[in-house]
Amino acid sequence: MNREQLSSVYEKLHDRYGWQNWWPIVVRERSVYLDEFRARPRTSSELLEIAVGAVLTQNTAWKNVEKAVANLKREKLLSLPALRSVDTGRLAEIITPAGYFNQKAKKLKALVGFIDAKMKKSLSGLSQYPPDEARSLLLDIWGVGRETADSILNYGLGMPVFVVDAYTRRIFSRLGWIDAAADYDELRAAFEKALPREAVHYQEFHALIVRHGVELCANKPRCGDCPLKRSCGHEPPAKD
DNA sequence: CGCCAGGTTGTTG
DNA sequence: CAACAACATGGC
Repeated sequence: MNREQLSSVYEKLHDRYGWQNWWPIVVRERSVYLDEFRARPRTSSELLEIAVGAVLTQNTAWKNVEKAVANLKREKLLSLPALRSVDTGRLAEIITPAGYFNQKAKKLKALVGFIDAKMKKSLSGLSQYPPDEARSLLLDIWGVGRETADSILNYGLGMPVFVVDAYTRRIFSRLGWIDAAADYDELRAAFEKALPREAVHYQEFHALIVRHGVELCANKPRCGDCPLKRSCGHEPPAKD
């Protein structure tokens, strides 16, 4: 899987689906100096919302996460002080639509505990560390695994960390470029090596991968309309 | 109605 | 260390 191959997939997906601008609160501004978009730094509360969303979306449809986040906002619970003081049982009720609500309520509490203990005021404190150190701090939080940590680093903190997920494994193993069972960090390294080291590209590429995995390269793929079919070794289903 | 979502942790052989 | 179970709602 080399740089040209990957860039070509990125371009084709982008041509098909356009800018994803994942996480609505991730605002992009035109750089005055460069002819490309750059992500501006997030505020502390935006960062918290991204981290909360990253936990809530674990193995869960984003639609359900949106409901849970809307509930949190309606109940004025999407802030550090509010999450700190809310009862775990009540938190679980509020986030019910996201599924695994007991687990996730505990995870959100663990996240807040980490911020209080290690970050003083906000996750923004992580930006003073290099990505690998920030990552290892996040991974010590109960309920934060590799994909969740990387989502926070990339989408929240704008770090050049590529997020690997189930769609990434499915799409690129169907292309025949990776082993679907490969280790997470191995895959992450491969993608980071083959892509321009720009956080915003990592953000868009990952979002495009998810979009493609949902719409076409699904469990039951619709290969007929796929923008990648020319380079894909995957056998299309009989009835397409 | 059955399948599966923008995974992680805990347990077991 | 790999395999497997547990965690759970809601959209299509």
